[in-house]
Amino acid sequence: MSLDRDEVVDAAVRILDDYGLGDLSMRRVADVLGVKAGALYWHVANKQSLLAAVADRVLAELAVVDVDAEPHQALTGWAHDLRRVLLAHRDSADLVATALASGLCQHDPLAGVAAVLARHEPAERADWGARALLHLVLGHVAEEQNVALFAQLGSLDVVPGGQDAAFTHAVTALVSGLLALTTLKE
Amino acid sequence: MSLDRDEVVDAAVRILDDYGLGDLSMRRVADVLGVKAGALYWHVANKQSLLAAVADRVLAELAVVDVDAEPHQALTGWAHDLRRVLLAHRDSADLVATALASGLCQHDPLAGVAAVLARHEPAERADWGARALLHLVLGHVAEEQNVALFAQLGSLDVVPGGQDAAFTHAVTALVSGLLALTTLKE
DNA sequence: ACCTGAACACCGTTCAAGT
DNA sequence: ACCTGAACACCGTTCAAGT
Repeated sequence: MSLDRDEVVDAAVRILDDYGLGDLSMRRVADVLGVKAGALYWHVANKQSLLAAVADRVLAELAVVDVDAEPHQALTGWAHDLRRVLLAHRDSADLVATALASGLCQHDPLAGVAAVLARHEPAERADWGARALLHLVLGHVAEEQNVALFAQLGSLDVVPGGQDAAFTHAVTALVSGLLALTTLKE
Repeated sequence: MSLDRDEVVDAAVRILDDYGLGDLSMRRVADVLGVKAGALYWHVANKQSLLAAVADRVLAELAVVDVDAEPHQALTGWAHDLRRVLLAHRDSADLVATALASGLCQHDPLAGVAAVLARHEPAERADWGARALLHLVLGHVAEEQNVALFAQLGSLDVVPGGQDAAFTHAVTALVSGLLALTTLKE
C-alpha cells in the first residue's frame, strides 16, 4: 500500500501538534511515515503547499457562521471560535497567517463574517471589517503562542495563559466599533 | 579595527531591507561584514537576539506619543505611524511580532498608547486595549508584507498595495470601540 | 506510479586553535 | 579580545535510478 496525500498532511498536523512548527520539517514528516524525504514530493509540490494544507485542516474545524444571526453575536462568536481552533494546534496562528497570504489555502475563513457585515454595509467595507477581525484574532493568538513557545524554551520567564479577558475585551471593542460604523453609513 | 555589535545589527538590517527575512542568515550577515559566521557569536548571543536587536532598530523609528493629546487622535496616529515604520522594512511585521514575544526587545511600543488609555480606565484594561491595537496593526501589515512576498515569488497573482483605506477603516473601528468602552466604565 | 539514494546548496551553533 | 577553520547536526529540493 503506497502513500497518500492525506496521510502526508496527517503526519504534518501530528508533528505540529506534538512538537511545534520548528520541528515540522519535510525530513521529519518523511521519518514519521517511514519514507525518505524525496518521496513526499510525489504527493506535495513543496513545503509551502504542505503548510497550506495543514492550515486548511485547522480552518476546517471552524463552526459555520449563521449569516442571519444577530451581528454582534455572530462576529464575536466567530472570533472566539477561531481562537479556540487556533489554540488547539501549536503555533497555528503564524502558520495560518502566512498560509492565507500565500494564496494556497482552499478555505476562506472570512466568507461567513464578511457576509454578516455585508447585510449592513457595502461589500468592500464588509470585507475590510472581516479582515480587521481576522487580523486581530491572528495577532492576539500569535502572541499567546509565541510567548508559550519562548517560555518553554526557557528564554522567557513569563507565565503564559490567562488571556481570555484581554481577548474578549479586544474583540468586543473591535466588533462594537465595526457595527457602530455600519449604522452610521446605512 | 575589529567588529562591533552595532555593525552586526546594521548589516542585518541592510539584508532585511534589501533581500527580506528569508535571506537574513548568520552566514549572510557574516559575508557582508567580510568575516566568518562563527565570529558573530562573539558580539551576539544567537540569531534570536540579533533579530530582537533588528526589531529594536525598527521600533526606534516610532514617533513619541503625546500622552496629553486627544485620545482618538493619539491612538489612530500611533497606529498609522507604526504601520509606516513597519512598511519601511521588508517582512518586519512578522519579525517584530515574534521578537516582542521573545522578550528580548528593549523597546516597548505599547507604553505610549497604554498611557493614553490609562487616563480613562484602569491600567489592566488600558494594557488590553493597547495590545489589541498593536495586534491589529501587526496582523494587517503582516498580511500586506506576506502578500507582497508571495507575489514576488510568483506564487500569487494578486497585486499588492492599496490597503490604506482598509487599514484606516480597521483602526478607526477599533479605536472607536475602545474609547466607547472606556467612557462606559468611567 | 511511487520510492530510494545520493547529491546540491544551504542552515545555526560550537569550539579548539590561532593572533 | 577577537577571529578562523572545521566540524556537527541539521535544512528543502532535485533527480537519476530502481521496482
